[in-house]
Amino acid sequence: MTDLTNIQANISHLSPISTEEMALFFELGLLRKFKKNALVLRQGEDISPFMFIKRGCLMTYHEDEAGFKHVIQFGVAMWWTGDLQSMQDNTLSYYGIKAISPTEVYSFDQARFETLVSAAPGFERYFRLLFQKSLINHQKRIIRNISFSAEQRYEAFVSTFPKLEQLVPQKYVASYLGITPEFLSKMKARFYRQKD
Amino acid sequence: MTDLTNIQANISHLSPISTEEMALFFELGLLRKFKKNALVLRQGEDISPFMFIKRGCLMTYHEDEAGFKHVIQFGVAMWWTGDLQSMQDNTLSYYGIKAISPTEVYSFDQARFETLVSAAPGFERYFRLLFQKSLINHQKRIIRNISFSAEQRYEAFVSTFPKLEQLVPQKYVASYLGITPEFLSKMKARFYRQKD
DNA sequence: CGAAAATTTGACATGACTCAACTGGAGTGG
DNA sequence: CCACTCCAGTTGAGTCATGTCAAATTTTCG
Repeated sequence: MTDLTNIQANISHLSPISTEEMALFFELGLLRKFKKNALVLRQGEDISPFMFIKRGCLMTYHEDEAGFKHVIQFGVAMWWTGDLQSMQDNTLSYYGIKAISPTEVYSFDQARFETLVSAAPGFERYFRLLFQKSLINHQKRIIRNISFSAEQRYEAFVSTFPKLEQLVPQKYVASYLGITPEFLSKMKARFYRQKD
Repeated sequence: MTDLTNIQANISHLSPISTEEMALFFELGLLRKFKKNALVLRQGEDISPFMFIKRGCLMTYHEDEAGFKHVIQFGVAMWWTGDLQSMQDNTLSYYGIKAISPTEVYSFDQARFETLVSAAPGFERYFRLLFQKSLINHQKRIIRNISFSAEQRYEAFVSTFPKLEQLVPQKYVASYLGITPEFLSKMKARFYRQKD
């Protein structure tokens, strides 16, 4: 039970959510569980949910024609992930999503998401504010990408998500930062050598 | 008058807006005009509006400690610009905004924006969808930043915003792409040399 | 334990940056 | 209408950050 009240508290932090609205959330959200390394969503799939992470860690990536995977997001507990575009328009998913650790999510497909926001004004406002906040973070990330060196980006990443550093394989961190795994490895070696 | 119905049509494209809601928009939105090269918002200012561009072109940038300006967005007619974070929390603006050409905007400070979204559910939904769409575009831009070469990013920019190429000084385009003006100049020279 | 994947390390290649010199318009004042 | 300045843009030489490829090592996991 504390899990659920945690979630309500977390969501209400952005926009007050009534008990009825919260009940609707749990009624519409499909609870799904994934093992470590499970594929949550295959890129190119025709149905693409938007998911609230109850527990665990998910990674969202896009695989280009050359077969390279580019990580665009790590999602942890109390965050949302999914392919928004595909969820909204029912187009084939542009991203793939993979479980980095054992994960549970509440999953909303387009119809259920639409029901949630139209039946519960608190959620409509919540998502407006959530996307607004997320947009701000994306803008900051773009600024880091265009103005920081790889080393500065790495430091920013570590200080923003200290725990992910342990959890996530380095090659995905490298991809998230926009550098090669080899270069990340060299950077870290240099970094720790300096500390002695 | 056609101007106004144009705006209503454009906004209603995302979320149906009633005539009363639209009237509220024009009542709350302060019409402001800027000359070419005018400073619309000074970075560090304590009041930071969110603006709907009626006509013209604005550029949003962040200036770092070393004095370098990093362009994060060009805004054209029917788009929104502003420092969302600063508008929402009333913190000092992180961005500066400058008019690239003569521009008119409808400007909403935090109180007026809040009034608009709480009094007009159509606008609450509109902004949820607007931010959702914008988020999608920002994610795509991040992918381009981490996976494309400078040349590929330039090509993507030109094909996405063909008109801006003419309008905006090159050095700002370079900053938007995350490269130096010199390098952009060399890239273009190479590009056009190949075409002959 | 053994195979496959992730990480590290090294030699070399290159895309993009720096700095400085040069060119060419766009304004401005005489 | 010219002369002057002042940016924006161009070009070139040299440098540095980061990438590529391949081999060695470590970790993961069946």
